[in-house]
Amino acid sequence: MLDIRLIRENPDEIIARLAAKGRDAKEDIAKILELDRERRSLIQKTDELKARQNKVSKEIPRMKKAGEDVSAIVLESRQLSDEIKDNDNLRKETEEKLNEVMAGLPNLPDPDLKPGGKENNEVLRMFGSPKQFDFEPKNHVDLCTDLGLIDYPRGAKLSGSGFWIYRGMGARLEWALLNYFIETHLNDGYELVMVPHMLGGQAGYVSGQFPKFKDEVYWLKNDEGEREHFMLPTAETALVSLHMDEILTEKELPRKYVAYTPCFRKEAGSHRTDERGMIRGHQFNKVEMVQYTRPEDSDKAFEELVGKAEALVKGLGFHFRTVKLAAEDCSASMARTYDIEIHIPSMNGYKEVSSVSNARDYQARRGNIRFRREETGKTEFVHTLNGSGLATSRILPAIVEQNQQKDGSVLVPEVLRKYLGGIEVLTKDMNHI
RNA sequence: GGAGAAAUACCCAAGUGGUGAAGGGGCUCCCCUGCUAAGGGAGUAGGGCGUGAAAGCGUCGCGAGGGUUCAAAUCCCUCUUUCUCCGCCA
Repeated sequence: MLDIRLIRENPDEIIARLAAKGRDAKEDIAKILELDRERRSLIQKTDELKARQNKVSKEIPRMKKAGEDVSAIVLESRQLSDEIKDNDNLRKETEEKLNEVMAGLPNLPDPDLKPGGKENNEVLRMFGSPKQFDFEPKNHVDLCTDLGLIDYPRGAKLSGSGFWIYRGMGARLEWALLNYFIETHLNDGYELVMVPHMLGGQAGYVSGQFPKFKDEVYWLKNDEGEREHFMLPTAETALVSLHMDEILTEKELPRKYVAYTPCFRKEAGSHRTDERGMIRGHQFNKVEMVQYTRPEDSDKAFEELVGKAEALVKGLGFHFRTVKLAAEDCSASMARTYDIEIHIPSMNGYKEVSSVSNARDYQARRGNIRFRREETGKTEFVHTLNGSGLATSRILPAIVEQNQQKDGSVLVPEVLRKYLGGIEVLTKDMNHI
């Protein structure tokens, strides 16, 4: 949600900045300005009526006590009451319309972003270089199947396409990754939270996934009149709504959270032939970092989150790159986003394993998340940031592909060994599925 | 899942239709006192919204949303959450 005052004061600037995100907002802004005027004039009128009504209301008991005739004043009060009700309904209607248009506007991209889409993304940093093999490397689907790490056929049997099963050493490797990530975050002072995997609709609104992306999540079919639930598409949805409708103290900022959850996504129509295996599924594992900060601290926090995501990938010994997304490639809620992309040899390309974003006050406005500034005693909206740290289901294919050896075995990255009872190499004879 | 009770400020809590939502604790300030404790006094209902340069003024506000009424913390309905008992259960 954008600040209505900003729109009121600089409508042209807002239109220009949203244009960088590929959004022509001229009509919406015009509509907002009109509804906003209408709303304020209705409020003014209604408040005057209410003031009059309050005055009259106080007269009645006084007159009654004095034994005066109250029929005339009661009649006036009744008329005022009707008029107020009509005005209030009109105001409510106007506010709903206004909110609908406002909620549909994406966040403003930071001014330093290049306008346009993916083609304007900018590689900021590269670490390492693509692995060279002196043998014909296998792809991760074959490796995972041959080593018995992942059971694709039975995943499909249980739940259909887009689902798989981690088995034996595969499950332990995935678990080791989660442990490595979480332990690192704990050392960095983040609070570990375990959140519900089913969320009520409001949470999706705060993070900005709704109303636009309502079709991309799984909704549970509840009985008539029951609260609606959806399966969370990322822990961000839960973590960003954690402090909905709260006023935090300035002292307790920044808040730093980390959560592991499976993530559930429909991914309708987004299947590509090169995204085999676990590159894109309906359920994948991810550790998510979220920070709530004062406005002036969010740039620093953003760099911290990017640095943390990079450090995790570096710790695994991988070649990767950090990409600054162009305005249009950032999601609707975000002012800026950097992606960490890891090299997957069989795809001859890079796949996102982390996406770090600064929403500034966009989500905080939607969720009414504020803090009280000590100096002024006033409340302000916080800034929210989030970043994957990391998506394990994209890391595991990279591990097996980048660390494969000529004999088909896979080296376990050093940092993970302590979570795997010291095992250094994954070989065929460890698992039979 | 069934039955019952409750929700008022930072905390406890009074308030069953009528002008400003009691009181206490805590907190802040002041006084008294070598210091501390104790004591005395004052302040302390949030957060929006509208208007205004600001001070201010107006409005909303007693879990949420509706309704009845000239008037609702108070009466009625729906919902949410919490507690107690029963059932079920990892």
